[in-house]
Amino acid sequence: MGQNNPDRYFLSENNLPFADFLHFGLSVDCVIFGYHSGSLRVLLIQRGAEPFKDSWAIPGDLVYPDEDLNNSANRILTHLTGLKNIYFEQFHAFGSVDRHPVGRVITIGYYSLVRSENYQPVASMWAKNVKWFDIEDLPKLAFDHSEIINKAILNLRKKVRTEPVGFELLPEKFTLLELQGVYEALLSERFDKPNFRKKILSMNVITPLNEVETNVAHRPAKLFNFDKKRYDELKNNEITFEL
Amino acid sequence: MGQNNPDRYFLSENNLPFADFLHFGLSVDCVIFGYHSGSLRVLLIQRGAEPFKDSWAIPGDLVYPDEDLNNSANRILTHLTGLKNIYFEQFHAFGSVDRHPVGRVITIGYYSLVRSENYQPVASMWAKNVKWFDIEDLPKLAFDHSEIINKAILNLRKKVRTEPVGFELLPEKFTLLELQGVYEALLSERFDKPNFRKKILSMNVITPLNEVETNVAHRPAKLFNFDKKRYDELKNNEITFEL
DNA sequence: AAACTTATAGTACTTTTTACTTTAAGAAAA
DNA sequence: TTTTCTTAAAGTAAAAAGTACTATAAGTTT
Repeated sequence: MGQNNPDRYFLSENNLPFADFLHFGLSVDCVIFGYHSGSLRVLLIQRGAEPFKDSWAIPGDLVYPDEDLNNSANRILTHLTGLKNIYFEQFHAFGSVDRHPVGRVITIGYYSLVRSENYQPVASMWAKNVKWFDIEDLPKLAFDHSEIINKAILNLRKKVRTEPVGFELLPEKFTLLELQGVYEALLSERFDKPNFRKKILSMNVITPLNEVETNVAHRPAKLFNFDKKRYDELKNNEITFEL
Repeated sequence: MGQNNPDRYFLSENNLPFADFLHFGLSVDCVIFGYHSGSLRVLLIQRGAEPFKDSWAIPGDLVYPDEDLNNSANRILTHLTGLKNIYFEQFHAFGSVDRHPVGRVITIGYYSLVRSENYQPVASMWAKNVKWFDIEDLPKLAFDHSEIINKAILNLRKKVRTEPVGFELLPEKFTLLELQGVYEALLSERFDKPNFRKKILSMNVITPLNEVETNVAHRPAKLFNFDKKRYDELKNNEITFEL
């Protein structure tokens, strides 16, 4: 396999037609995170075909020959959820030699954050079943998808400390306690309520609305929304989301 | 191209032989960082063959069909520098449709940190020239390599705040002022000397040696080394490298 | 031996964090 | 209508951490 001749594949030396090197498959897989009543969930599909027929897996697909990676991720997300402009982020490439039983397929891992109350994902031809799973209670997964999810969680937990991604999991209008719940789920850490409020408000990136929550059996909390414009103005003055 | 039929490539539906999907090239490119007297540098090669013959580029190669991504990065680094066990990290996959003039080639970007005083990289058949460049003063680069370097720098700057990667750029034994220099170069920020010392020492991850620097025209500073064992013990108690 | 340079220790002040207590506001039950 | 309950929201005091310095020590060079 050329291991004894380390230069064999160097672009500058080989004399083979370039097409001889185009022997890899390429796919994109998306770890879709949602938040519901205190816990973090991922959206899984049950595969309708071999390999790993009937196994649970994260949604993904082969990349089109004329499609950029981000477009591919976007296509998969829209196709599965019906939602456009979902927040997503590439986080790692997985390319073990034996990760795919049928050939050498590299997959680019993306994670995505959705407001899970917005829609109900539906099964389709290529996914006989679609379901939310709590991240603490995942089934056995196809391919190396468990590894992919674990890496996605680690990446998300780092990201959440430096960028305001937590808001992507909440509806437009939210209470401070809901926001606290999201951060507690993301970081699996409890916060003191008055201090959380103080800290978040001091960042000046959420604005209070003239509305309160309804249908609650106690004093209703004020609703807020995330002020992206204000965030963009402030982010150079070293805003961080360390809580 | 199947754009009107979004399911065309879904693994579960197509009836084509799987080999028909294996039409991508795969490479690994390494952004090698070094530190020298106050500034951060990257190691570039001058290409000896088309495409982009004579252009400066970051070192990289096609991945072997039977080689994992990390092994590929390691091979490239060892081949170029002669050093083993260099620190490296995968940071992003680049897969624009037109990023490679000869075909659809996805590249996995790695960055690496080396103690640059340890060796002198040498030119070879596939690289007619090898040279360190200050990151503030880079030449025009082949392919999308400028974009790759920029992304690598952003990633490294984030990494350095949560993990003790700064030590990878220094020799085994170093003074506190040298360490401060590395962090100042990495974060492009100046620190107060007494406070930097206080902060680093309070982390308990460097140990003082019974040695001082030599050949300096003033009071010699004490030498320290990084205590990886101690770091591993402490890192669960939320150590961060915010300076 | 004096002058100079840099290491290292120390200190006083400010800001932030942490762990609480108190008060307010609405809903539901009596 | 009044009482009780629950949670929102504001306030406070002590501790910790960060900041901006000053002072002293330990070597080299002249």
